[in-house]
Amino acid sequence: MRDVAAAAGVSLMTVSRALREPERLSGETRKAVLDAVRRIGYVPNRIAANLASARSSVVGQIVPSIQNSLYVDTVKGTADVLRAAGMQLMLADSGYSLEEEEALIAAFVAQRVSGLILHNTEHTPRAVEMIRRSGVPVIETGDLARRPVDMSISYSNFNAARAMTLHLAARGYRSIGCVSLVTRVNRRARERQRGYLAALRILKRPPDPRLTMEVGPGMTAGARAMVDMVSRVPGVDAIFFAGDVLAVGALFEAQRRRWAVPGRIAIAGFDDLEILQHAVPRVTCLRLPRLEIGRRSAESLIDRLRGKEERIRLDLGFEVIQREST
Amino acid sequence: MRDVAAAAGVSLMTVSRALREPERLSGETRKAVLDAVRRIGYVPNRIAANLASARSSVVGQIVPSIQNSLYVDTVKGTADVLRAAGMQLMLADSGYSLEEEEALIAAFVAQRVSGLILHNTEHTPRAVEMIRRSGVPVIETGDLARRPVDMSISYSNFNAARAMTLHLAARGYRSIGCVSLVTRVNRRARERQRGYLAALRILKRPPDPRLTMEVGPGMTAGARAMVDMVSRVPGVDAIFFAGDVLAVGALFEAQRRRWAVPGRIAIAGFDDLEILQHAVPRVTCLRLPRLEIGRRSAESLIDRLRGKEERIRLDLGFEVIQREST
DNA sequence: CTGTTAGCGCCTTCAT
DNA sequence: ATGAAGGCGCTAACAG
Repeated sequence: MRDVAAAAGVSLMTVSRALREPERLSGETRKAVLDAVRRIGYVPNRIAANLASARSSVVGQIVPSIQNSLYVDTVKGTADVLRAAGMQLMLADSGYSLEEEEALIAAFVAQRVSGLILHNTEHTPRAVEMIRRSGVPVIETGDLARRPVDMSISYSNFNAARAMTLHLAARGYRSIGCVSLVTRVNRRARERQRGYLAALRILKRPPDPRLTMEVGPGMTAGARAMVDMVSRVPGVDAIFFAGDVLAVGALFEAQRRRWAVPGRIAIAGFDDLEILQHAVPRVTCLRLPRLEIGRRSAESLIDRLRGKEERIRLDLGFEVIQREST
Repeated sequence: MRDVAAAAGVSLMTVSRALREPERLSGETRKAVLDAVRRIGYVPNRIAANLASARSSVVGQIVPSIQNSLYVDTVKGTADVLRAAGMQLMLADSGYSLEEEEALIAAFVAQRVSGLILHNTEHTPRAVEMIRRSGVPVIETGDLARRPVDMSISYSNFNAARAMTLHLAARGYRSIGCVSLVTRVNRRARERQRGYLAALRILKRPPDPRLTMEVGPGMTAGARAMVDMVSRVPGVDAIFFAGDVLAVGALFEAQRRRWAVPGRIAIAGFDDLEILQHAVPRVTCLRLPRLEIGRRSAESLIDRLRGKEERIRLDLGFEVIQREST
């Protein structure tokens, strides 16, 4: 920057202003400075800018898994909004571990990110403590947190699962199973299972433990869960796969075994993955506002940075998409 | 940090050392400082550290699309390695635009990232100029660049496409089509198409323009391409979908139309997406070392930061996976 | 093993 | 509308 100032024959301050608030300078000075910038190929040092101004243009986002296409949509939403605002995204995945999440939060706070977007709604006490102390605004996106650390922008996993179960019942299915991810370590899975059970209560159907399964992630797990459940409860006529790509795995397995879907067994999924609307048959599922969650999260953080004090708790809802598989 | 120093009764430097090179301090001092750190809940300011040391612990990565599951694997690889090294990842997508990529490179350079990982192997002249001037190490990962800006870690799109085409020919297919993404703006697509055509030359088969298609991304595009090609060239017996999820879309369309795969038409894909090995039939494709590319890229950057001068150009190869669809 | 001195590159504040 | 001084929080380089 010194070189630019020298080349343009002005002070450092003028260069700084030409870059940040060009309208405050006279036309000539501005032009002279910006020309010099271009000529020299000067790239400002944001690190120094951040240090001096005690602000940063970086937002940190932590998702459970970078590879999972579900989270990617939310990341895309935040990335788009941040880029438009000239800000950067720092991304990391916690591998579904709270301890890992804590370490990442520490790293992000050390980097002085100006905001955090966390998919998880559970955190270690130390993580919460760090967030509190640092004062960075935080948005939790994975579930509509009952009592968020700071802000929450999401949909309700509980409501969504309940709605899908009721939808299946309304279409005439008598014995509906639910396959979710392991609920012990995953609150979202837990909420979905609770939603399913809540629907059964509304329907006055007694829950059957053989119809409530928990499995690991992946297509193979979904396939196996379906086969297991059908063999143990031959009367089951619909299965709600409440997570991941379980429904896809189950559908392929059904094709392989030539089980008619939905004739022999109906299949419903959770997220509206692209495959689900192209598969044969097209798969009924929930549509969740993942991209929008990302966008709104970034926007809310930016609002906060600009001084808005509002602490948002936003339910962006969901939609049941009825297709051929149920 | 001042508070910590005061609380522990030592100088700032000692606190700094206790955090960065604890082994150089005496046991008691170290303990006293670290206790104070914990008690106060001190989180070091990396921004200041970076400014002072003229180093940063952040690597920037730019992919064409965050949502595309292909790129995500590479991102995952870098994220894992960086995290293990206590570094952070800044991620952005260029939306397949060179201008956007240039803007992002400028932003990353301004953030003083200590390394860049670019998927693209084409860049605007100004982008290249900026990289050169800033001196940040760069790795290009999308294709084995003939003359990389700095380093290149990838596989050869040309070789991979040629190998698959030859593989199909070896399995007895007489009339092999190739569907790729639009080659004009996408060098990787171009290289794949060139590979396909090179294979035809080796096979001494004259290229048929009706068998070389270019389409947009997405399953629908793949489905439509297959139908088009088959209707225009009824004799086509195999189609190589050289990109994106085109093969998946085509497979579903074949199921829908009850075209036997591979009986009526054989289908081969490019990347080994999880779906391809679960679909019915399982789909022949190429396996590319995407995760490994990400890992090695991060590792090479870290090596460079530690003073290694070597400029790597690494071909991580590929594999043809023969399955039921061909 | 620990402390002192200087400065990283920019922004804030105040002056002109 | 522009400039000068001071400092953001930390670390490099040296000294003790």
